[in-house]
Amino acid sequence: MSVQERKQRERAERERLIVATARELAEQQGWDAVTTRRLAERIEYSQPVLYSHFRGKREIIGAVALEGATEMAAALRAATSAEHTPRARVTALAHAYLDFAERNPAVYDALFQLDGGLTYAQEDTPEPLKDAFAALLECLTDVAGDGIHPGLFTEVFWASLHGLATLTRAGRLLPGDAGQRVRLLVDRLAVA
Amino acid sequence: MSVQERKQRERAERERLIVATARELAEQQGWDAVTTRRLAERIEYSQPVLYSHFRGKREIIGAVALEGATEMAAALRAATSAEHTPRARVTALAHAYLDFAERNPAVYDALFQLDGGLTYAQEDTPEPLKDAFAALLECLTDVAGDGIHPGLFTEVFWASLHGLATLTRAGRLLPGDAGQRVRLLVDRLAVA
DNA sequence: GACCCGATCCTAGCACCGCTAGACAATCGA
DNA sequence: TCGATTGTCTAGCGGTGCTAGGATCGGGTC
Repeated sequence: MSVQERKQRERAERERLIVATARELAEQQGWDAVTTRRLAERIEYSQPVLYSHFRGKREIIGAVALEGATEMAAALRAATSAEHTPRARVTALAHAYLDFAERNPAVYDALFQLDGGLTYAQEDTPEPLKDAFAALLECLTDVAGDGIHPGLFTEVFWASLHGLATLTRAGRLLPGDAGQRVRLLVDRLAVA
Repeated sequence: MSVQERKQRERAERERLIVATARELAEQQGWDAVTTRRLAERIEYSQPVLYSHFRGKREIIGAVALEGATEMAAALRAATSAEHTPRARVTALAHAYLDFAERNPAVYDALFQLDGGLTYAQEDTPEPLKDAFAALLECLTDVAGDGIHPGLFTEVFWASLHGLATLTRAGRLLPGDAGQRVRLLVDRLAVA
């Protein structure tokens, strides 16, 4: 059975290579540049090999999104754990979120802008996505305020961050005042 | 000169037809379905005719966006003008904004998600875009709060609405609690 | 060691995309 | 009436995501 195991291992390794390469290419040149031909060339296999791992380009985007969700959750938790007051934690969370979006635009797009074939806010939502939302929830529950459902508050806060992230990156908002916008948002939304 | 005038008129008319058809097709079947071939077929001209009006598909998207911006500004002003307190105006504004996004998803995408080749937040930003932002600003200035720049406040409020609109439509938020989310947002962000 | 057979991979091609060159027809001014 | 200009179309380029079908390789069996 050792041969089969080796093959399985190699196959899994190649799958990771595909996802990593797609992500790298997307970060370098944008998702438009991630074509099945280019991707196949970079991993040094022919196009159809991609389709033996994923149903199509959409699923590859989805795989990058899941990888990104795990990283984002970790980044958010790391940023908030260093702070000692609820208010400071929320500020750190907001900055960490926007930083992640700015530093990993392609991953952020895969998560929240593109169609990766993933389901959100459902029971069958993949675990990494649920966990990323949980990372937000953990921090934001403390400042939701009395009588406000933490989930609802988290959704609103998250939507605001998402709006800032996407509008800034799309050139709809000038990046200069980002700090002021975060401060205003946290000041108003978070209950002390 | 009458002949030339007639031709100019017909040409302008055809341009309107292109934009209207693109918009209609996008609303019916999504922007992916708006291909130059299909668009040409619908207006009953050949493909190259499109390129005598617009540089390319991107400019067509931009034209739809500008048309949409004008409509959105009008819709926001209409909604807010019926209310008599600042707080009620802001609530009406938020609902009108999200309604517009929900009822005209393709136009909303052209405005804020897709690349229509337009510049935002600059001096050479097209007038309709500036005016749409102005419509938000007019209403939100009253609730920005002391010492807060109305423009900054408007950006943050707008980003929050944009986040809610896009995440909801992309399936990232369930549409059920939309009303509660708006109330929470207005309650916290708007200073009475 | 030779053979079979299944898994694996690639070549070639499909229909479609945005966009454009060049041929052709219609129309205008002289 | 004729030449020039304008307008439109046909045909085609290089690209896209995706797939059918043949070649090749390697493990398991005799």
